[in-house]
Amino acid sequence: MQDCTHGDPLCQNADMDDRKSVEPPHPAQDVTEHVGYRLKRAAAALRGAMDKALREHGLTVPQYACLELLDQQPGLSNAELARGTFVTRQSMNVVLRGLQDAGLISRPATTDHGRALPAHLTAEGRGRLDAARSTVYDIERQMVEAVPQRRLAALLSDLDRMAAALGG
Amino acid sequence: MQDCTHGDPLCQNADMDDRKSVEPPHPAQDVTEHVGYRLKRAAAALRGAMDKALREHGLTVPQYACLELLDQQPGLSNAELARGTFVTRQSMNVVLRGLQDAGLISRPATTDHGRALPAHLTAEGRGRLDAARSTVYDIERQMVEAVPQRRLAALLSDLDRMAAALGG
DNA sequence: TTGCTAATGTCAGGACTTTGACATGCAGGA
DNA sequence: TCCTGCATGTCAAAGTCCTGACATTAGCAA
Repeated sequence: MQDCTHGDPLCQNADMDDRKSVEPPHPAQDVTEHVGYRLKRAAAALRGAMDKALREHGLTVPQYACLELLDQQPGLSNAELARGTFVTRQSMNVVLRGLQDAGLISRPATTDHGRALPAHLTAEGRGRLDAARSTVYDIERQMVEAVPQRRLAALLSDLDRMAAALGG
Repeated sequence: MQDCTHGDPLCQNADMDDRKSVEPPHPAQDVTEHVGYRLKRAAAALRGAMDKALREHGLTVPQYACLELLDQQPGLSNAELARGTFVTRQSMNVVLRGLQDAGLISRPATTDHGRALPAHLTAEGRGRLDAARSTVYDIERQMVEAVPQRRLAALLSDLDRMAAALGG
C-alpha cells in the first residue's frame, strides 16, 4: 500500500489503514491526514512551482493570474479581477498598478458611466503572457499527469464542492 | 464577470489531453477549468474560513498550524515547524516569537547539543488550541461532507500525488 | 586535526496581502 | 426629488511572507 508520500519527518503514524476504515465524521488523529493539510500542501507546492517559473519571466503569481484573466475576458475591472484571483480589491489594485507601470496593461483614467475602470492587455502584456503561459502549462501538465486520468473530473468536482461548502 | 458554475459533474471531458474540447459557452481554454485554478480556489476558501474562525480565538492560521503540530509532536524545532506548515524558516521564526510572546509556547534559550531549539506548548497554549480546534474541525467536516465519502481517500491521494509531482 | 558540507537560527530589506476607512457613482424605493 | 443601500476605487497602516545573507553547529572524510 502507499506509504507516507510527504518526505518530512512529520509523518510518524503507522496506522494509516486503521484510520481509513474509521474515516467518517470523526477527524483523524494526525493533522497530516486532514483534508485541509493536504489541500494546503498541494496549493503550496503549486504556488512554489509557479513562483519559481514565473520569476524568470519577471512576473509574480497574482500578476500572471491577472494577465490570464484579462486575456480571456478583456475589460474586467479591478474588483472583478480581485474576485477572480481570490484576493482583495486592495491587493489587486497594487498588482494592477505594477502591471500598468510595467506597460503590460492599460486602464483609462476615467469613465463616462460608473466607477469601474476596464483593464486591457497591451501588446507587450500579451507577449509576456504568451511567454509565461507555456511554463505554467508545463507545471499544470505535471500535476494532471500525476493523478489517474479517470479520476481527474472527480477531483475537479470535489475541489469545487469543497470550495462551495466553505462559501468560496 | 460571468461565473461559470462548474459545480455539476457534467463538466467532465473524457479526453484529458485535449483541453480545448467541450464547453459550449467558451470554445477555447478557460482558466477556470484548470486544475491549478480550482486548487487555488479551494485553498483560498479554506484559508478564508479558517481565518475568520480563528480570529475569534486570537490566532492566525500559521499560528494555529504551529500549535497543532506542536501538540502532536512536542519538541519540534523552528525549521521543522516551517517545513510542516509550508513556510520558510524566517516566517516561522516570526510566528514562534509571536506565540512565545503570547505565552502559548515555550522554547529554551540555549541547548547543549546542536542549534535546534525544541518548542513545547504551555498549558495556556494547549487550552487555546483546544478551544480553536473545535471550530477548525467544524470547517474540516464541512469540507469532507461536501465530497462523496467513497471518493475521499482518492482525493487525499491525488492531492498528495500532485504535490509530490511538483516537488512539494 | 583539518576542512568541507549540510542544517539551523537569525537579521535586514523588500514585496505582498490584509483590515479599516473614506469618497465616488449607480439603482432602488419612500 | 431625496436618500438609503450597494458596489467600486483608493489611501493608510499593519501584518505576513519571502529572498538574501551571515554566523553557529554537527557530521563526515581526508
